[in-house]
Amino acid sequence: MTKLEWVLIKNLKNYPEREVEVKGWLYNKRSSGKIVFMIIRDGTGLLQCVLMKKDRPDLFEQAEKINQESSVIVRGTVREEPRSPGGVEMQLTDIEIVNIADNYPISLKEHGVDFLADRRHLWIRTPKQSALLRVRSTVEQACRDFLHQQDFVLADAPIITPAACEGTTTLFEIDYHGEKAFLSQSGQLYNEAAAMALGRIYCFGPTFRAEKSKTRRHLMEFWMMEAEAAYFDFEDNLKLQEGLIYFIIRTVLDKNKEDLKVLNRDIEKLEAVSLPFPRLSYTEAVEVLRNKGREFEWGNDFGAPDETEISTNFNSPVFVHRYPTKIKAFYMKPDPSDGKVVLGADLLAPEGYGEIIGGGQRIDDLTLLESRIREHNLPEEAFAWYLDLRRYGSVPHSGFGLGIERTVAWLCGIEHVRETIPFPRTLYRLYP
RNA sequence: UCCUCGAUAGCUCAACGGUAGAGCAACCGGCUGUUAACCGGUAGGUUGUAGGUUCGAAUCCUACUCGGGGAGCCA
Repeated sequence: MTKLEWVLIKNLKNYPEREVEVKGWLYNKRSSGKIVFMIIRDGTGLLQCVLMKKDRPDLFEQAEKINQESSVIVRGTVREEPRSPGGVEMQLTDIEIVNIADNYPISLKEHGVDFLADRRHLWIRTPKQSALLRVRSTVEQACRDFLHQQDFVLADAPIITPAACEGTTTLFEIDYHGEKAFLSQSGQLYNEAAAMALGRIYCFGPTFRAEKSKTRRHLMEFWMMEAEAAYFDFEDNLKLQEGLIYFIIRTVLDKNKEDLKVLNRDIEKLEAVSLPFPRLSYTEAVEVLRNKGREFEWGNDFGAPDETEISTNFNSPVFVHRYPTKIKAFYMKPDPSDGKVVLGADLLAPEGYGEIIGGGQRIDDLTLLESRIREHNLPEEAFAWYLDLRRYGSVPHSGFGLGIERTVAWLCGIEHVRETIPFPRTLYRLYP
């Protein structure tokens, strides 16, 4: 017997009337005594296989034994079939059982989040979860492709850090051979050093926040793509950000059409996003809130409901820029035309998905940065190396951080960020 | 840390002070084009834990445990 070509399910439409091989797992089976339908998944899609008892009684008997999530290699002829989900169907000529599964815990019926979260290692096999993870993969790759096109260099930041970068948030503490250390909450300060070396750089990795946040927008461990560019001013920075987000959307629309369909995503909402993105100063955003009848004092930070209120006025993500100095990080550069605000901007996703980017221009003046570190009561020794960047050829520079999970949640139109990462770390849940 | 909701069969839920039940999954049987297939049958329970009220508690009360959603903080 000649060896058949191994074809991925997503490519089967290119093999009409050909006999090929598919390697995967049984997703579902329907049988009526004389005919059996086996739905096979291989990570790229679902394939319906059909077998008549009268054609191959031996194979039919074997098919009866195969249960949900058993691993199988199937061989047969591919043909177009409108009644089959996916449009193509395989007429079976051979079944090779790799492993018969034990009784599989996740049925095709509904389950609660608690049950599924405890079985995340199996939950990711379902069509919706697989679709989310494929979109995530596209988003991450699109980030890299876009930045490399713009001559950015990947410079990974450390995950173990000696001190709290920004001094504000709660960090996970670890024992570093007897010394106190922390899991990184941001690669930004290291990015600034790398940008002074390589010009335009980015890092891409996990970041950690130990705050007891328990909402659909928070994880204890999440992924950020943080870019930093020497000689980029505030305006250059915003242009880069909107270009990146737009590129990500177009790439996902191009590469993940089937996944977005599985996720039931309203694609028109994504297609409506256009350049340039709208911009609102913090002060204008406060006015928007007040005009909607909300009480809001200038100088306070926006809460999640405020962000939703602001972003629902637009089809595209919206930049909110020039926040009051005291509610932003110590390294933010003051606006030369208004000392009360800084050249920082957050990008708010539409449909209430909240902040997906935070960024801005950094302070490049040594004296000012020193006084800001003192004002924020930060340990000066820990920032000595950071101050060096202003001592040896300081230049204007800007950067930002993109939250991957929130971006994927928005693009896929799902409720909770925990489903956009293979193995989420949430408050009170460390397993699996 | 605070507010709020929840925990009953493997799963999703019902029973709301009076003998714990259904659908799905499992197991047995039937069915020639199924779409979370369908039809018949079998088996499956110390109602999260501890205490209290009551003739009687899954149901009412208290505490605890575990979890969901939200606030703050942030991406």
